[in-house]
Amino acid sequence: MLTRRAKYAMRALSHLARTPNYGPVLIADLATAERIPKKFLERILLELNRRGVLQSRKGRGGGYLLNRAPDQITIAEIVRAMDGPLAPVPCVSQTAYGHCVECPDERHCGIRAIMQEVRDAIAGILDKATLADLVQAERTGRYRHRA
Amino acid sequence: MLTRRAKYAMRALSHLARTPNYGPVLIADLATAERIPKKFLERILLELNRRGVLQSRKGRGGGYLLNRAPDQITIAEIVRAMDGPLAPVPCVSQTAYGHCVECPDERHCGIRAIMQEVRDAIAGILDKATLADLVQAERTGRYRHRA
DNA sequence: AATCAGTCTACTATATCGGTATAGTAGATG
DNA sequence: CATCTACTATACCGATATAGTAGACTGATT
Repeated sequence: MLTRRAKYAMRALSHLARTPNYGPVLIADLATAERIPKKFLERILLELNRRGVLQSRKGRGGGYLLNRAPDQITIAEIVRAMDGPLAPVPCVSQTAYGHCVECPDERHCGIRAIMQEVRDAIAGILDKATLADLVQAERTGRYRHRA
Repeated sequence: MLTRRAKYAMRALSHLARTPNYGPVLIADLATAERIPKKFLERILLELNRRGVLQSRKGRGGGYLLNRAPDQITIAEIVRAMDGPLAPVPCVSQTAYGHCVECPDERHCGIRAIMQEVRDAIAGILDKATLADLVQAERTGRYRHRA
């Protein structure tokens, strides 16, 4: 399940993508417009800044703005930044590989074999879907993944 | 991410699937063989029993056994029983539909539109993969999903 | 310097996860 | 029918994650 963090992040980024010049927009304005607790949103934006998704400007006339065009920001990147790896088990994660403590032999693990397919399916969709697609989907209510 | 509960459940069920007549096997023996804490495993098996995946026999010579053939038990069913719905957001779940509290309008939610694709992809794989496939994958180290 | 606006640290409440303890109930067998 | 055996049920516990709050600090304008 996606956390609220990830959903808030997507809504805030979508807001910026719909803003002229992609910002800058004040944290407070973003929080009000998207109904996100301000201090919570602060932390979310800070992390997206660190990851190079956003940039910030301090002082009067400042705020947050997109650091890249919406079609250059993937949904996968946002979800990974907020909720961690997409993979259902660490041993099939591309971005955060790790062993399962309880696994006696990774090469003969049926769970791993099946979950590898699941990871590939999820990543296949979310690495292709961009912030631009998200904004488009908000308008149409639809999104169709193309292999 | 899958919880340990779900992985333990799959290992225990796989063990039963590999046992003559699919059981009965004592909780204690399952726990030892699959290196699962016994009391924790009890709770897992109890839930699988309630869901009709397993049946139990009390008294001497009793234990747990599969209630259906391994190819009639899907991985999706196991994961849902242990970790809840497969969908990344409740508003696209088939088995546990619910609104997102923060969502102002479900019909124009881009997150929902994209996550619908993700849910379908996950369910597409895990509703087709069975306990029999899991056992097979343990032997070969491979599993290939067929659309 | 005053002010504005993002940054950082610390703290809280609640829930979930992984696991344990204790008590109880149902069935098989001598 | 007593009594094992073995599953069932409830309550509890510590660690971690989630969601959110408070306040001080740093940097940029004007």
